[in-house]
Amino acid sequence: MLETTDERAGMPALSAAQGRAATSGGAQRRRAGRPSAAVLDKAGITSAALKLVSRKGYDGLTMAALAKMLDVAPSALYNHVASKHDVLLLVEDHLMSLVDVSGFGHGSWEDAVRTWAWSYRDVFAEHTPLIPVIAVLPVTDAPQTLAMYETVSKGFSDAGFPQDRIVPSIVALESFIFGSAYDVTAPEDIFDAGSMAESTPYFTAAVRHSASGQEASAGQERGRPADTAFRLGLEALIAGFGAIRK
Amino acid sequence: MLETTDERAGMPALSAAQGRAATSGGAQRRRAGRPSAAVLDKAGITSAALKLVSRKGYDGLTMAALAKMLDVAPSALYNHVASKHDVLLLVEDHLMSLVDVSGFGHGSWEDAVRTWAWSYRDVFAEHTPLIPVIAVLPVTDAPQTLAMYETVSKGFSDAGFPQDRIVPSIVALESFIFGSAYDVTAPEDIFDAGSMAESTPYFTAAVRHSASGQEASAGQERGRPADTAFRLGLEALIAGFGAIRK
DNA sequence: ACCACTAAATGAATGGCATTCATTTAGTAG
DNA sequence: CTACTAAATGAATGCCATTCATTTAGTGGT
Repeated sequence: MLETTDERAGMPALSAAQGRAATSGGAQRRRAGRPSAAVLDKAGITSAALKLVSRKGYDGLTMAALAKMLDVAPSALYNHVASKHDVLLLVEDHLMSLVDVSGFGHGSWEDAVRTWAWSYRDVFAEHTPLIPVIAVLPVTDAPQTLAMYETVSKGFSDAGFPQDRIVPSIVALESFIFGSAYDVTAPEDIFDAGSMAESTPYFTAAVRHSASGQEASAGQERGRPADTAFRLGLEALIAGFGAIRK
Repeated sequence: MLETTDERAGMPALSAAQGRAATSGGAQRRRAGRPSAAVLDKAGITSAALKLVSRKGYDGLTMAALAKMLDVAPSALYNHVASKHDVLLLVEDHLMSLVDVSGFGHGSWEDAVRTWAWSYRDVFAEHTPLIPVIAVLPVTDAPQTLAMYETVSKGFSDAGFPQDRIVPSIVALESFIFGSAYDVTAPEDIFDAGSMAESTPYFTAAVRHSASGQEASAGQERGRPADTAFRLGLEALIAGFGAIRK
């Protein structure tokens, strides 16, 4: 996933051997003014942000921390992105390229949707803080995202979907996927009613039975409660939408 | 929805006539030390937060702004809530009481789910910043939320759902609802591919056709694109889950 | 009636955050 | 050679949640 082991997180190859910086871990203090070779670019910022997130989570993704990882002053970042939101967009678009759309074109529409939806959910379950960003993101600014939509749209079209149902169907699936990504991160005991359990008998019983329903799949591949709910909803959507095709 | 017109946002009735504060809009500076009658309580904080959000949005919901609206110092809030996150939980639980579960108990399960799901989505479409909070919230701390789950669980149980399918079905529906709530807030032109349109022919065509599909419902009640996608997904889930019942 | 304790307010920090701006230096187009 | 622009530094700025010492008021026990 991340290929570089360079401390400075995947930058243009040149800068490592530069006059000052990074002679041996020590960050020799670059003097002010434009450096001979550019230190930053969007790709480098993106990969540093990704590395930072995987190490420290989204709370750790601050402009200051990002700058430190790239060995620049925080203000230098603003020569390449307009805001922190911009950084999140870069990360988001990169993640979209990790979503598996390979099923479209081989095999059935149903299987292609399954592959796509599960991988989409899995990717963003690790990046839930991006969901509010994506869900409202104009695709114009996000080439990878656009590429994904193109592949999926073609898949739906080839499967015989009426043209005017393609976008609403994809949107509905995506909505379900985003919501389900959150669900993956929920604590195990999220449905523990605690002291109120006696006043909620139906709910408490349902929670208890869902736990026993889970036991069958203990230690299985997609066996967590969040997986069970996702599978259930996804199959219902696939069945429902499949019926739309002519 | 909000009943009070008092500037100080729905507090215990007493304090308005108190010695110092609020003689005429002017906030006379309360002196330090514990006041004779308590100024703050959770209900008051909740309703002030709600009012603030409806006036200024979630960006405007800061501890300082909340304190100002309640005419106290920011630090006073921490005698009643442990953190800002706590305030969000108070708001969230209040909103849950606005979700319409009245359909469960009268009429068909399908109609009850429709009423519930649409109102649930509508409520949180206005409060999307709470979604990351809710989705991961242990129900223990949220009595209204728990009450909603109890009613819905009973509805599913009475409709003949197998006990071990109730929770996963509700979770799947909720996931779809949360994702769809974001969708409501998306900009109209979210799918405008802009300059890349030529390289994404299938997607561009699908977007164009979905727009014409919309024209039929122009000016209708639930006629926005987000409504179309929501209806499509919801009906698929209802149909799929309905088949589970014995 | 007194005393210790707790509850609830103020007001003054604290530290972290994104962002801006003046300044410096280095390439680049005419 | 000379503007101009690009890309870095470093020093603010202002906002934010949160903490802490302090003050005052009620409360339960003797």
